[in-house]
Amino acid sequence: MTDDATGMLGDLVMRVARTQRRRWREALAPWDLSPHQARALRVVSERDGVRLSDLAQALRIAPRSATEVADGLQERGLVERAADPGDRRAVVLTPTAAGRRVQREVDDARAADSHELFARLSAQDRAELARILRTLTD
Amino acid sequence: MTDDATGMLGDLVMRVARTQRRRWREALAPWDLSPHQARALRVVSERDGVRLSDLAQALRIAPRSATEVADGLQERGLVERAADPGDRRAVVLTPTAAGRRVQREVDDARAADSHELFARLSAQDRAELARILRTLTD
DNA sequence: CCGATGTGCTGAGGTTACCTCACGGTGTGG
DNA sequence: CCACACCGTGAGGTAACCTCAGCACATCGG
Repeated sequence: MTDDATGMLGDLVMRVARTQRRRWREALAPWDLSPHQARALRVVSERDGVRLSDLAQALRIAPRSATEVADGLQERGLVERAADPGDRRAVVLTPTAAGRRVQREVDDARAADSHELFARLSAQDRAELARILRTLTD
Repeated sequence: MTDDATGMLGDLVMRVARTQRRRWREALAPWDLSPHQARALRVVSERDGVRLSDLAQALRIAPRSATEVADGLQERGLVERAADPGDRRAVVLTPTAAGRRVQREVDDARAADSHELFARLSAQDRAELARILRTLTD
């Protein structure tokens, strides 16, 4: 049937992903942010003002847990809570100046790290890899 | 510099990996095994008799945590603890008959799932993907 | 305008999966 | 034979999730 050893592919993908996660985590260490916190900071910076419930959805965690992620970022002075003027039940998170700066730095570090990881591939292989992976995630 | 959008590659890999992890978790649900437990069962079945410290190393967790993984598998009747005849400090884990059976079933389910995921790729693309990923994990 | 019902966030408290530390039983080199 | 290293595990801690209850606010039918 599968003399092409399809099963290996799953392992290979997971292995590369694990390597990347580890490197990413190391690159993230200087800022002492958990993966979720970094992702949340990214979302908050991108959309510039996010309701807590939307953050929960973006992070695929329960609303209650989004509160804790927000707590962490707020303690570090990276985001601010404010009442949504349109709905006073809601809380919107906005990045502080420090938050924006950190987000930019983390993004740069991540890009540099990713670049370094994939640098061992030829430009052609990178294009091939992107094409193939894209057909898996349509 | 990177007009090939190298940064996208990292995201794509993570996305495929996440899809796979989710599917895998779903496929694993009927047996109610955590990812670590499934991996541990695999290691124990493959090497047929593993010391707890070796299991910890294989799973990249602290020895104390390997004890807990082993507890879980033992409660489910999938592995047995026995004193290592060669070193009475050590405990070796061996799969029970049920453990072997479950391991085979899980492995089959995983293979089927992986096959299904990568079926949308041509045989040539699968080979290309494997080749490219391998150069990333030398 | 007002009550019934629904929604957004968070305090309280639980679970899970990891960790470190200390200890008793066991091997081992000088 | 003894100091020392090493194995697994009890005790206890932490981080990141969860559910449930409650308060503040919104919305909608009458």
